[in-house]
Parts: sequence; C-alpha cells; structure tokens
Amino acid sequence: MTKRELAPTFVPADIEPRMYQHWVDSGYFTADSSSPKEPFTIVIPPPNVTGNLHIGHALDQTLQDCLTRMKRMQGYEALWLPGMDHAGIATQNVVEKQLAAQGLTRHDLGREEFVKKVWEWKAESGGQILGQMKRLGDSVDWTREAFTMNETLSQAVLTIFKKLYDQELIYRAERIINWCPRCLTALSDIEVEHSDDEGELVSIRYGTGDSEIIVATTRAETMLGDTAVAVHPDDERYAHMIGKTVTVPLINREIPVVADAHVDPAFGTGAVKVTPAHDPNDFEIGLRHNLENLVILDADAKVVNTNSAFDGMDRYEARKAVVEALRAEGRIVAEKRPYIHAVGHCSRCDTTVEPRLSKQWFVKVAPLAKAAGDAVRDGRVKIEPEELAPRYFEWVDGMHDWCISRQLWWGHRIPVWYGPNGEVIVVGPGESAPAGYEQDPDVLDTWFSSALWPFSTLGWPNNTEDLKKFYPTSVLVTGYDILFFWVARMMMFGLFAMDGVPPFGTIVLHGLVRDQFGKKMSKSKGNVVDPLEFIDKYGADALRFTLARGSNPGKDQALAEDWIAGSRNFATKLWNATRFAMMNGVTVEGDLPPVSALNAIDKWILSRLSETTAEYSELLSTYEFARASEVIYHFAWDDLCDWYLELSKEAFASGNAQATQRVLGYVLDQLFRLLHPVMPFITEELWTTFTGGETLMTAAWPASNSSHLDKDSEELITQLQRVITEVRRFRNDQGVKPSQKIPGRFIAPADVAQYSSAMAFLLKLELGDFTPSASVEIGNIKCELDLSGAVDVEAERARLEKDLATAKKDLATAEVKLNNQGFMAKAPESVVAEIRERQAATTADIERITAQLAALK
RNA sequence: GGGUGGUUAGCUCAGUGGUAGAGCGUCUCGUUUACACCGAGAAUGUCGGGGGUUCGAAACCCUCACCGCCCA
Repeated sequence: MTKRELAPTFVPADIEPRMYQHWVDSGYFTADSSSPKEPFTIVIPPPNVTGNLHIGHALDQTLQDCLTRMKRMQGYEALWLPGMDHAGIATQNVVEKQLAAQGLTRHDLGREEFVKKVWEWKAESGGQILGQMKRLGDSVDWTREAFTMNETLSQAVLTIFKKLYDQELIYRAERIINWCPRCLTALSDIEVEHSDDEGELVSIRYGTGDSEIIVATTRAETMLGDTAVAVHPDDERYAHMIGKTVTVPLINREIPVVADAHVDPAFGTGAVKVTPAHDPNDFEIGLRHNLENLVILDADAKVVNTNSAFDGMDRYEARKAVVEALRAEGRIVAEKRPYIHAVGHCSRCDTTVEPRLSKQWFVKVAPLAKAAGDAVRDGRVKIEPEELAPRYFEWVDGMHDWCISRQLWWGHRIPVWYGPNGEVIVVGPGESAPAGYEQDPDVLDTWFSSALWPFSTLGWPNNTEDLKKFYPTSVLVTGYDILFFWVARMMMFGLFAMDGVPPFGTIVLHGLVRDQFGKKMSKSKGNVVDPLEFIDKYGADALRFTLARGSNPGKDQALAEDWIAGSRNFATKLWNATRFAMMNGVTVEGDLPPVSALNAIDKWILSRLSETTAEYSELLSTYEFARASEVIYHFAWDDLCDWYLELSKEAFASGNAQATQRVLGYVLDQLFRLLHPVMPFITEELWTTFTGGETLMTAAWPASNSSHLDKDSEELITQLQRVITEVRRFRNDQGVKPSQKIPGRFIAPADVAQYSSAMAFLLKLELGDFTPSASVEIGNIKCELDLSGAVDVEAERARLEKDLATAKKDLATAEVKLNNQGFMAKAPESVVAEIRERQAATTADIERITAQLAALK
C-alpha cells in the first residue's frame, strides 16, 4: 500500500479525465459473460447520433451509473451497455442541410451516394455525445458499444420484420397517415406534436333552400375534397336531409348527407363536412358509408385534381382563396378568427402535419400491445413509480396500428421486394430476392430498430453468450416522456421476439429537468443549461450529486446553478474532512477496536453509520435517489463533520485518540464506498489516497452492522449536542466572541460529565476553579460560566422569557390532550406515554426557567 | 372532452394519522489551523378555500378554486 498526500484543494478537472481513462484501461467497465456472478444489466436509452449531451441525458445517465456502480460493488456482473440511435429524420435533415449549403439536394446525389455521405458525416462529426458521456463518468462497457445501423442490429431488424410479416402482424394498406409536407414522409402518431394554434373557423352554407346545410371547418380548402356531409342519426334538425344530396359550392359537386353516430350534434351546427382523403375521422366515416376518397392535396400540400382555379396553390394560399371565393358567392355564414385549436406539427421540423391518404406499411399492434400491457398487469414487469402505470395502460390499451414506413433514405430499408407481376416477398437475413424484383424504396421508422435494443445489442438473433447471460435486462431507466415512444415498443417487440420474456424487470421512470423556477427549458425561453459547462466549473461529481438529489421518482426537478455549487461545496467538505483525518493519523489499518472499548462518541458515530448504511442502501435500491442523497448528505456533513469531528478534536489534541483514529478511518472508508455510485471521481481519489487501495470501483459495498447500533450512545450524544447548542446560544446572546475563551464548568450526571473536556474544547471553555457569574441549564445539566464582566441581563431575560413562552405553549398542548377523555380512551399507550413525558419535561422547564428569571432580578 | 399530477418557509421541493422539514436565500457574530466552497446562532408557515371522518388531519374522504402534464 502506498499512501499519498492529499492536495490542499480539490480541483476536479485535474483528476477526472485521467481517472476515467484509467478506469477504462483497467477494464473495470467491461462485463464478462462467462462470469459466475449474477448479472445486472442496463441498456442505455440510445441517444441520437446527432445529439449532444443535454441536462436530461445527464440526469438519466447519472441514475443509471449510480445503479450500475452500486451493483458492481455488490458483487453483480454489472453491464451497462452504451450505444446510439441512427435517428432517421434528424440525421437525414442534418446532412441535407449541409448539402443545401452547397446548393444540392439528396436527389442530386442519388440514394447510394447520399447514404454514403451520411456514413461519412457520422464518422466525422456524429456521436459527439459519446465523448461527453465520459466527462460525466459513465461506467459503460465501451467494448460493447452499439449502433442501430450496425450489421448485427440490422440483421435483427430483418429477422423481426420477417417474423412479424409471416405472422401477419405487418401489413401494407392505404390509410390516413400523418404527413410532413416538408420532410416528405409519413410520421407515426408519436412523431406529431400538438399545440394550440391560432387558426380560423369558417361556417359555410352548402346547398340551397330546403336542402341547405351549414358546416364549419378550420381547413376550408379541404371542402374541395368533400364527398359527404354527415349528421347524427338522431338529430331531428336534419332528419329530412338524410339520404338526400347537397351541392358543394365552387365545384358544384352533389354529395350525400349521411347519418353517422360519431358526429357530435352539440358541436357547431351538428353537421360536418366529410373529406375522407384528408382527415382520419372522415376516413372512418367514409369507410362506413362507402364514400369516395378524393385526394386534393399532393405531397407538398399543394391543391391538385380539382379542375378548379385552386389547383397548384399551396394549402394556405388555397385556404384564403377558397374563403374569398365562397364569400363572393355569399356562402360564408360566420367566421371566427382567431380560432384557437389543436394543430399537429412534425416533431422534427415543426411543419404543420397534413393528414394524407397514402399506402404505407403498418404493424398490427393489437396482440403485441395486449401482451405488453399484460406483462405489467401481471407483475412480471414493474413500473416505478407505480403511479405512472395507468399512463402506460392508457397507451398500450388504446394504441393505433403503427405506421412504420418512412419516405427517407437514411434507415433500415424495408426488406420487401415486388415482382414484375405484383408479387410481394419479404427477404430475411441471408436471403436474396429473385432477379427482376425491386425493393420497396422506403425505410423503417427509427423506433422500429430501437424497439429491439434490449436484445439486438446483445447479439440477437444469434444466441450469443451475451444474450444468454444478460437478457432480460434488469432495469430500464428513462424519462416518463418516452414511455410511449420507446418503452411500450420495446415491450411489444421484446415479448414477441424473446418468446414472451419481457425485456426488463423494472421500468424506472424519472422526470424532466426544469429551470430554477420549475419552468420547462426551451431555446426560445433561453433557459437551457449546458451540463458540460457545469462539469467544467464544478466537477462531474457536483453535477451528478445535484441531479440525484433532485430526483424523486417520476417527478420533474428544478435545477439551479446554486444547487450545483452547493454540491461542489459538499465535495470540498469531504475533501477537507479527509485531510483533517489524515493529518491526525487516522487509519484503516488493523482491526476495529471492540465496541466495548470505545467511548460514547465513537460508539455513536458507528451506530449512526450503521443506520445510515441500511437506510441509504434501501433507498437506492428502491430508486429513491433524492431521499438517499439527502440521508448520506446529512450523515456526512452534520453527524460526521459538524459533530463527530468536533467532539473528537479534544482527543486528537490531547494525543489520546488511538481508538478514534481507527474508528474515523473505518467511517470514512465506508462513507466513500456509499458515496461512490453518485460521486465516483472524488470518492475514488480520496479512498485510494487515504487507504492506498487500488480502486473503489470493485470494493465491497458496505453492509449495515447491527452490532454497532447503540441507542444509549445516541441518546447521550443528543444530550451533549443540546448542551453545546444552548451554551453556544448563550455565548452568542451575551456577545461573547466565538474565539474568546472563558472559564466554565459542567455540573452534570457522570455519563455526561465524562465528556466535559470534549465539550469544553469545542465551546472554548477553560475548565477550572472560578466564581460563576452566569449559568445555562439544560434539564439536569448545568453549565456555569464566568463572563468576567457585566452579564447582559436584558438579553438573558429576553431569551428566558421566550423559552418560557415556548415551554408554556408546549405544556398547554400536551395538557389539552391529556384532559381529552377521547384521547385518553382511544390513543395508543405509547402516544399517551409520550405526551405524559412531554408534560413532565415542559413542567420542569417552566420551573427551572421561572427560577432563573427570578434570580436575574 | 377523457385521464392524471400538483397547490407546504422568499425560491425549489421532501414529508401516506401523533408538537411542521431540507437545500438555497435572509439577518447577526466570527479568519478558533480540516474547510470562508467555512463555522456558530437566529428569523420565517392559519401546510390553496370550504366541509367531513377521527381522541387527533399537511396527510384520509367530499367539494370548490387555481396551476401543470398526457391523450383526444
């Protein structure tokens, strides 16, 4: 063992990067699939290859690293598997933007060249987030780094596609899908974000005279594609119209009035226009009534096929023109502007989504989603916190078929080939299509491959050692915001592909990181923070501790730079406490002295350590990161630094501290182990320096030692703390400077009096003979003091009167209870006893304070 | 419209039946050799409103108000 000196101050930047590299080089992060140890597996929610580490990643990864490091220390074969997602639209957009700067589009390059270009971009500037994860200290197994477009993961995609197709869980159909007219691709429901936008609500009169009917719309241009008007079957206002036709203005098309129970008679006029090709609800109505699907908007959202003056206009231009033309014909009955309503936007480029009829590939989700729901319902998979389970059920139980085809070039190309005579075949891994067949030009939704992540990253479809050892994964840690995007899909595909074995045992959901006022971070608000800046400024440990400390299960957390500074202060505190220990000969060598040989102060800290260890471990293993952090923080700062070290200073100063040197050594050793998962860098530095050990990463996790629990010592130290606090308060009230030594002595029972010198040392009292001029009483303990000058009687009286008032109030509340017959009859004995004790104690206090007040006069 | 979470100290939040807590901030004193990224002391709450259950409610029930999120 080689002990080193501790630098005078802790500078995170000086140790973090080299320490991280050392960890990687030493193979501590690398999991062994042939190990006999029980596995513990986490797969990282793969960040986008285009992404940079934002504060949400920092939180997510801190929690995962925390669990991984703890489990590793607990003797598990811990695997935290890193990797990235190819992020179809996002990545394609990035590269297209680069091309646009040169005046090129992807079509100028052609498909093959463009995809090559994307790979080049990835090699050069993709995956920056991986380096940033290292700054955070993530103990991920870099030897297993995965990427959704890699060869093995692509094989997994082909395999499952074919398997789903063969079981008729993938089909091709003409449906209304969400279409982004800018990205020129279909989007799944979850790639659409709704916001309340300003629009217009225009009421239009169709038909004339008796066959007149008024409909309202926010998209007037869609009237060009109307093929019906629908009313509720029970709506008497329109009973006479059902089955008849009305004329659509401008294009003079006769369309039927149909009765459909899905029409809300209370909304507007109770009659709705039906545009089956451009609205999902209308499409459904169309199916029920055999209506024609008139496509009147093309891929760019320009009007087509109407044989009118509107052809060629884009949707907004046409909306205006259509309203103008209707107004000129006197067809506009009412206009509401602005009209606030929910509008869907492309989650990638924010363009307003256009519902569009088109031929796409779908996953039939009903059976898969059922299984995904059941796995949670029957308890095979737990959701933490369980309050979020209803959201999960709401989603999986009401999921629409999943549109998986995307009109992009970057992604897994759909393995379907079409023959010259309309044949359709799916080409699995290792197979090839017959000559003359052409492959479907579309690629798969990015989430299709992400849904395979928990097993594709372990080598599936091959039955690899990794897959055998590490599947199913233990926990999935992610934000509740992607419960639907990703988690539900992994559940569906995991259960399907892995013969009903769910991809993880527990889903741990955390919240979002918000700004210091609890507001959502957004670029437009300018309140977005950069975790890397915080790491530069305060160290990774400080950021990690702050995030863990703020992470209550499933709840959002506010984050302010001040809190991170506070965590940095905590790190400094640990550093300095260790320096103090080291300069006082504290050691981890030799056996811990038997408890019977220890003084109450040493017994007390061991007892507190044991309690803290148990509580903290329990909280961490139940994903209560905030509460765990709070517990360890107060143990380290309050119990250890503020009390134990202070109470022990007299022993160190007097050179009579052999037992304490060893006890403190033990406590620090254990504390560093406990803190290591959250604050890996500083604990590693302190521990290796202090103990001379090789690494804390594989050191054993502390066990709570019940033989150290000692309620008597805890009670005694609590008494000492009260005495010390009261004397300090008295000195403060009397204007005695903290550093000024004054004569003092304790008149107390033997167990307390035994620690007179320890108390005197930290109270700056000189024990000895003197004539007291003042005294402080705490229960049956008296501290006599010589202020060697005038006692500030007024200050003392004010203090005593305040204490008296408090005591009287406490006594009153206690007596109200004791005089309450209901309470005496029904409250449990222990509670009654407690109130009685309180009554006795406050009564004694009142007597004592009253006497003191009398003596002052 | 349907779900769902919240309302506790100046701010951000813990606290699932027995005298209201933390961090930060505020005020006072202090460079006592671990630490001023510190120490000591102090102040600060009709726990959103109303009703109910209970010996006892911040907590359980009902109701209202106001914020937020998810889904339509």
